[in-house]
Amino acid sequence: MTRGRRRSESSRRAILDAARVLLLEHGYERLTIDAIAAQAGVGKQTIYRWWGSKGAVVADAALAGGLVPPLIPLPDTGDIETDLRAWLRAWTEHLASGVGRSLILALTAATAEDRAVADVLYERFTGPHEQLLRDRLDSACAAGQLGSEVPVPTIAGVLIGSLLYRVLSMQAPPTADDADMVVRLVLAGAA
Amino acid sequence: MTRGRRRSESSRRAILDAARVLLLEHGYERLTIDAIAAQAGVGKQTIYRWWGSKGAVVADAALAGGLVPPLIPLPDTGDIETDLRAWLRAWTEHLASGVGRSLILALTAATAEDRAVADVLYERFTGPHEQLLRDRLDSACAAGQLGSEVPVPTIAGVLIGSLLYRVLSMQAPPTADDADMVVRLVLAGAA
Amino acid sequence: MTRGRRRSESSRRAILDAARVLLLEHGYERLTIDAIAAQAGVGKQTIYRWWGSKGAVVADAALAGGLVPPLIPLPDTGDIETDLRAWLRAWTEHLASGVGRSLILALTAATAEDRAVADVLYERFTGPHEQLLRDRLDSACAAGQLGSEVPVPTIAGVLIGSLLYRVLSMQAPPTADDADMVVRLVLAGAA
Amino acid sequence: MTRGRRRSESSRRAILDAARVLLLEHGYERLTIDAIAAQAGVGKQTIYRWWGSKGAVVADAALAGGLVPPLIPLPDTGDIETDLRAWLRAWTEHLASGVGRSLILALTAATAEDRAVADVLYERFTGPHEQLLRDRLDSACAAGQLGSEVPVPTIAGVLIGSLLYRVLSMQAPPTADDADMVVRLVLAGAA
DNA sequence: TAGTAAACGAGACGGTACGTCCAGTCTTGAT
DNA sequence: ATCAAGACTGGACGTACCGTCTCGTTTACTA
Repeated sequence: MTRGRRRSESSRRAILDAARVLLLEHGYERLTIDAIAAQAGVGKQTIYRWWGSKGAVVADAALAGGLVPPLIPLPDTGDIETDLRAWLRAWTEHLASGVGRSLILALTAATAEDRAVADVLYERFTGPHEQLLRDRLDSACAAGQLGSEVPVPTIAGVLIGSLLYRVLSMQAPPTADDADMVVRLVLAGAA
Repeated sequence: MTRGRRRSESSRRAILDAARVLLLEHGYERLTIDAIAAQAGVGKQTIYRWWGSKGAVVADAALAGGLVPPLIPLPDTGDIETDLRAWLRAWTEHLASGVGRSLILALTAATAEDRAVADVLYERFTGPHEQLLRDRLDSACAAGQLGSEVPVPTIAGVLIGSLLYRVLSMQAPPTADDADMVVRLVLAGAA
Repeated sequence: MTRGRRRSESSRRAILDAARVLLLEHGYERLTIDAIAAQAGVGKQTIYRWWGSKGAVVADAALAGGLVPPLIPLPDTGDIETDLRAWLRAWTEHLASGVGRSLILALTAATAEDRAVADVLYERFTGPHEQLLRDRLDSACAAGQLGSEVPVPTIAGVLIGSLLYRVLSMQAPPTADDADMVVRLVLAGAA
Repeated sequence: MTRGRRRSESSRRAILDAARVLLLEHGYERLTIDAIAAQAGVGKQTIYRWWGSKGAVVADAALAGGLVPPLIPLPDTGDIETDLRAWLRAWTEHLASGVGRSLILALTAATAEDRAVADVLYERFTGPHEQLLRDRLDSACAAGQLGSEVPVPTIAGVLIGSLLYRVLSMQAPPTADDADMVVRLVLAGAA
């Protein structure tokens, strides 16, 4: 028996859409709640009622607002090296685009600034990707493609970390060759 | 033949010290120029005269203000695995402390928010650490400990990236065991 | 032949009571519809359905909500001076209390800010008091206690105005002596 | 030895001018600090730095901003009735204009809402006018035109109060005839 | 040993965005 | 049809900082 008006789904969408557009247009640090509210045609209070901070809105825009691509798939062809290579190459491609880069920079800024946001993002964004990797690596172990004592979490962390570092160091976006080399390096000793 | 009063060294120190203290206390996003000036007992104009932006002050405070530890040394005992392990363990220890973690989070936020700061920090902070790794890896190649076609830049990036990801994912600070496993993984196929 | 639910008398009373309590507690400018609704245990819409503005609620609370004391009686002993003195003294007593003062200040603020409220309040609050005075003065004329050409409306206005000025000037609440002096002054030349 | 930039006289004038213009244009309750700041081309903080409330700005605009006419003079022709009549007529004329009415309503609202503002206004606006009256009445006593035991403060209060009541009751602005009648009434018994 | 020019502390300035409060409206399920 | 509940848009609030701009003071080189 819930009384009173229900949360407006259209406002929710408008806010997340506005956050997405403005984030890609101006970057995280120049994103303001005022601008999101204006762009979305919404009262500021409606934003604060449901999110409470800029980082939280951005995190939700990334997760539910269509900003993050659907989980980049990690195929299971039976050959772990091929599959990881495909996954990592897809990521490098995404990060080479302005959109992908802006997104990761924004999420990183939000993570580094706000512990609560960091937790949400790990739970719903980074974590699932990491889990995807781990699952595929586990299945490769089970299939005998990797030694059974291979440190699966470490491998997953290393693969993600190398991507992250390339984006944050800002020198040059990672390339397909980089991706291949990382995969080869990581799998070389894990046979 | 400079006329007029010289730049005050004591003000410069006071500003960098204040920035360091406030950065570790409150984090990058809550750091303000007003607070730095007040804490340093300095006029705001003196900050803007020499630095021009919050990010620039933070970068300088990190680099020249005693915030960043002296380059963590990478010994050359002749055994590359031992040396990398020592280096990575020293880093994990530093990151396990509140100060080290806060520092990396602050610098990461600054990097993700401001391209100019990112460049300064890469050039004078991240870059030198990366170079240190590359040099040691090169010497290991020359000494025949690693294959001559080993992708040195990739290895360096992977080592740093794995540290970064552990800090940013916020799940748990990296441990000595993690460090050892990363080193073993990365060197396993590079013999 | 009214269809549907009837207006709730208990809500009406609760709203007027809440307005009265909050008005005296915090003054007119800090009175909010939200607070009235909460205090009355009533939806805001119920207030807007029947009153339409804050001023209207206040006016009604003053008039029908038990905020304004029942018309201070103006006796007719046959001696106009005695009667006016009694009336004016009763008013000064009322205004010397915190409640009376707060009330007049609140109604004055409402009057000065909102023309519509001013009209309602004059018609149903100030006006009747003024009329009471005029009627008594007229009867005194008829009884030969005052000259027949005495400016009755002016006398009434002067009596009320002197009270009002004392309250608004905020220097000190009017006293019984003041009241007596005003009456003597006003009647002195009206014999 | 005052250090730092001095208060900007031009901003002060601009704020008071803006307050005056907007007050007369829209009335007290619709006057906003935001609008004053925008109209004056000034930061809001500059207003809050020096005034702290809407009422205080309005009070100052009235007193120092050219809103209130210079003290309406009370001549001393030797005939107290003539002089009071002139003074009161000048006031009724001023109050019959939209500007005068708006002003008094605004100052009354400010007085009724904020005790601190009320005190400032009494001290610097109402008080001086009252004092003017008292001084003239005292000199009339000294000259033998009024009885020596005449209640001067009461007369002054009654004169001002009658004006105030006419404005606030909002029925009709006071006329010259009203003014004459009040003077005659008040002086009738004070010979 | 003046004179002068730059840097200094202080702090007010025009602005932008903040996060909160309230007005007045709209929507919901219950009475 | 009205009610209590409560989310909605809109707009002003008063605060915090931004980066700039005076001030009068201090410092150190130059004439």
